[in-house]
Amino acid sequence: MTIDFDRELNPAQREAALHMGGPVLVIAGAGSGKTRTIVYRLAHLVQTHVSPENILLLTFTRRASQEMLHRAGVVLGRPLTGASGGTFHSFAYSVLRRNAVEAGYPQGLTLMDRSDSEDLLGELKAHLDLGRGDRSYPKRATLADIITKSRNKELSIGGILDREAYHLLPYQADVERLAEEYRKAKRAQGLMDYDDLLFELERLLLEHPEIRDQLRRRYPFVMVDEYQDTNLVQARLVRLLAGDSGNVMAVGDDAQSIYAFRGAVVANILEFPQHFQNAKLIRLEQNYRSTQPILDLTNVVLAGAQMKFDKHLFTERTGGARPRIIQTLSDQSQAVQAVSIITDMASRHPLHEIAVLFRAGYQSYPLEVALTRAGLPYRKYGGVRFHEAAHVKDILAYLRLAANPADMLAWQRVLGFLKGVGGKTANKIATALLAGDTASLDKHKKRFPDLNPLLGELDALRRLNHAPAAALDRAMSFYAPSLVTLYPDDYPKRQAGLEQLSQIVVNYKSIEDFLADLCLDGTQTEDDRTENAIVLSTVHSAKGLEWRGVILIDLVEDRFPSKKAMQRQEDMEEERRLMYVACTRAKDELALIVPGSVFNRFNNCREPAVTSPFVTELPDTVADRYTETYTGGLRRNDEKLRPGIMTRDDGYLAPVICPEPVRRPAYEPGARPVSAAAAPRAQYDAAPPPKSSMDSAQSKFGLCEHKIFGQGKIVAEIPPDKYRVNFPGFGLKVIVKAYVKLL
DNA sequence: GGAGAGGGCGTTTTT
DNA sequence: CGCCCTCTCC
Repeated sequence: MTIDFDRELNPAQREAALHMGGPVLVIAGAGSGKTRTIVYRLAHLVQTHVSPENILLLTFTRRASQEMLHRAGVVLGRPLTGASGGTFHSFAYSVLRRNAVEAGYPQGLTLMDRSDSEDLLGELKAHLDLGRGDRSYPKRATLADIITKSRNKELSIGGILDREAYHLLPYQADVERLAEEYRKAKRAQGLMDYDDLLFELERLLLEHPEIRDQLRRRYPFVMVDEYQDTNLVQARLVRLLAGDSGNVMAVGDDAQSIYAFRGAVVANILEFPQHFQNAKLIRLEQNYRSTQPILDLTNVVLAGAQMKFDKHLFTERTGGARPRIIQTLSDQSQAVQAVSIITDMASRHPLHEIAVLFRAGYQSYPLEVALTRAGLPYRKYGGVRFHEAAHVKDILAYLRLAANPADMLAWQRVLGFLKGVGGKTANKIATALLAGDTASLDKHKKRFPDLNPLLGELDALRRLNHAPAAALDRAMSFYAPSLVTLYPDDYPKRQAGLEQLSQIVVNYKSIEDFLADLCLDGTQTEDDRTENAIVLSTVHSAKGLEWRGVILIDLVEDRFPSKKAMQRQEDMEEERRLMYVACTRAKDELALIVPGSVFNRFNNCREPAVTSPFVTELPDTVADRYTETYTGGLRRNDEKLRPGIMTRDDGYLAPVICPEPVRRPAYEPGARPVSAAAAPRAQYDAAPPPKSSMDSAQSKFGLCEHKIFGQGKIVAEIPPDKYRVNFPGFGLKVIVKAYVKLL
């Protein structure tokens, strides 16, 4: 089958797709046919007699690479088999496993997911007797966070604490110690976390040039998607793999970099030309996804960024409605309004072409209730992962012990099912077992009659190492009684979930690979029944996807942008790019919902919410604004009457400190986004100056009164003109001094 | 050292 | 509210 590249691709896409050798960087704006370009390049390579075996396609999710390889097969008219595709992590795993001896893991290796890391750190913390009696001691999740950040950003623990958690600086020595113990424990137990995969692969390639060269010969064609989200070690891996020929195609969009928290450095994409000499640069700038009104809005979002994005996206889809901004009374009514917007959109698009996006997983809960009530099917991406559910981890612990007897985390879990056995005893039993201390093991067996049968069962599982389906089946039967005892409320549902596992396992030849894939494949198991369903997704999980109708919810301060990001300028920048990614997912329709109040679990009450700066700054020229009425309807805001979507008359300010408050000039639709220097960012906290002067010394730590929040206690002064005040029922607020009366 | 009861406290994002 | 940590009693 001949492929008509001239017809199928525009000139820039074609240049990328037909590129044969040498380094090339493809800057692909949102919706510019990036996937299509990669797909056609794959097809072109194979058509010009490059063996699929010689192609390595590294992507951000496994789903993305599968889809690209599949589509390339469709273009070619025959399946493209033999090409290697996957994430950096899954590629690293397969290389390390193939070279386990050289990598220093002759006994094999077990992958840890995030909760395993936290469990291990919790263990170590308890074992080292750290943090007892100290309520503010960093929790295991925090410890895991700091350690993985330190590795991904390749900064010291102190550096991370200094930058993003200075309140934990007193614990620096402890965290360093825990990080070291964590490293040793993993090593001793044949465990690897996500970060280890990348660093161990790098080490392997550096220490064994023959393996590196073998990989280079195997993969003369390397392609890396989402290059803006690679971190330092990933970029070094690309260089190690590319070798002197530097035959790499990197594809990405600096404006869509949203993984800095995971160590992604935009510098990788910006410095690609320095790392690979004579790199060709190709820009894809025509947007094929969105209508012009949607692009107008996304261009405003991007124009507000401090960093200069030299982009000029254009589209030929000139028609279409302007995006809507809808102010609802609360997050509860937001869910109801979202459902009615969905119902309306559903008259124009199939359900699976409609998505609701949000900043964090929990934000969809009220909507999920509303959708269920309305009888609308939905599918959620980016929530609790299938393999992290407790019952799944339970059953997998048996299999982990079949593959790796040194895995103490698995021992803890499995032995913990025995009545009267907790963490300490589990440790003792496992240690005795591994040390071959039959005497003390016999004592344990006497004390816990269920121990011996359990060990017998585990032995049986070990013999099934290369029959994972049979092993899983056995483990399930053995575990079934515990399932009922452990989860009396919902064990039938969990049992059904476990059934899905047995459908997955049939694709594997060894327990080890089965376990690794569950860890590496973030996707939940597919639920076929809800194929035509509305998609609910975090913005991060929505990366690379598109829908005809997109609804963004919870566009208020502390939610989107997230509370944690509002302290620092560069985090706010990433939130902005996230907002950009979210809005650019929409093809035909975009609705932004701003709840006027949100439920605060902490106080168990609803509190007023401030509209997200990303919405406040949008001029009326790019969106139509609506307000929810008390009777539940929507009223189009009249230009003259519109008081601004959320007035700041109460003086309530978000804790954002803007270095140089400058007003941005009015935006003209269609204008080319300009650099930050020319267009200063919108001022978030544009409040009138204090109207009266007050003696701050006297007011410190006293009581004050605010006309909305009532009486509160001043806990800090924020120079030059604000207080941090704790209002009962509302929590901590930053308030301009002029708006509170001292008591 | 385990099991169960009571209290503080805080929600990003993912391989 | 729910998780996690601590305390108490066995």
